[in-house]
Amino acid sequence: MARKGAQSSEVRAQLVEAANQLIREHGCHAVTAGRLAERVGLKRQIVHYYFGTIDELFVAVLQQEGEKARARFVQALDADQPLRTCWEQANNASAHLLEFMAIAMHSESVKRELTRYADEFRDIQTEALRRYLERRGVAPSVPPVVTALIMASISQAFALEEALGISKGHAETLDYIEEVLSAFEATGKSFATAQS
Amino acid sequence: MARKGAQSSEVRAQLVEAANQLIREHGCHAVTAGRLAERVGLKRQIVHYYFGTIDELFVAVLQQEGEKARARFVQALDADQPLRTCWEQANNASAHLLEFMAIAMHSESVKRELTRYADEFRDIQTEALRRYLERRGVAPSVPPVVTALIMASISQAFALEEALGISKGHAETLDYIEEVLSAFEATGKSFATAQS
DNA sequence: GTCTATAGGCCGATAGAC
DNA sequence: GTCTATCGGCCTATAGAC
Repeated sequence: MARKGAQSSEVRAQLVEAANQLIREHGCHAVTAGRLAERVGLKRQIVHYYFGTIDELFVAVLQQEGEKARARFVQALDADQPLRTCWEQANNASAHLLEFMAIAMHSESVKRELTRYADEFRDIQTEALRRYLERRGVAPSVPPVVTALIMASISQAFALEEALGISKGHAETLDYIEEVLSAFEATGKSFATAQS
Repeated sequence: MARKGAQSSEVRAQLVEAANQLIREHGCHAVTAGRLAERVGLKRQIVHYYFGTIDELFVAVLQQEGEKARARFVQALDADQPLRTCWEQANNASAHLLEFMAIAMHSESVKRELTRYADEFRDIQTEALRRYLERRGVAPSVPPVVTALIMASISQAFALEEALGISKGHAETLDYIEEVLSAFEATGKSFATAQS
């Protein structure tokens, strides 16, 4: 069913924010018309006025949060240490992102949006790495997109494990990553530029 | 509420298997007493006889699948190529594991079981890597647990992205990983043993 | 061990009044 | 835009017969 409420409505924005908080606090299964309406002080039918289905609401939340995260990331990349920005990328998003992945696994519309967002993020990160290496005068032996994917993978997996209370090997790995980043910043050499 | 049905019951095993399939096919939210009972050909009250709550059932599924995965992994590690076994580790589990992570984020009992399972897996992998390096006569410059965590992180993130249809940079990364693994198998050198 | 019966509740969604 | 009213459905869980 098509969305009827205006994109610019205040209530619509409140519903998106309420959904966002519910996901954070209790997971996607807690997002129901009744609870959403309770948080905005209206009756639950209001949800169906602005969003035909709950799935449409999930997409709206993902669009809003994705755009916020994108803006934050782009701004952070302009600072001194793009490598560290990439490494710390996932720390804010892990639990939240997990919920959307779980939704996406069984919702085509959420999957489409999440994929678009992930591809865009990877492009931004890859381009930032490429420019950083260029500025440092380092010729990468590995395509920057590979470095971007690997850094994002480790960062996200790490954040996810922390959120779940898995900690075995984390301290050692943090030390190692710190060592690699410092070494690259000092010498321009690392696993991403030279092997042996 | 305490479980009442015997651990060894045939129906109990069928319920666990039914839950397992439902999670695979439609996600954890699809696991309801009604659908479970339908699959084992009984009435839905039977679920509450064997499992006080749905959460207990999730824990039982996780225990069973975790044990299966552990056995498979240990056996695979005994084969010729433990490095490749570690790298391919996550390919079977990704979507399934994601569901349990999402449950764990809001269920203490599932979180406890998942953490236990993750730690055990990491220990097995770390020990396998340690023995492999020893056998190869290579002194690691990085603690094996760090290598284990990094390989698992990349492997899992990769499998997860594939399941979600995210593919940007995957081909290039597969080539790179293949190169690193081959290089190590041939020369005993890689990012895990020497940097520059 | 499995059933019937039933409780008490929340769900998404729609029709139509105002 | 927001409401009342309502549909039909699914849920977990319990009590007690067999």
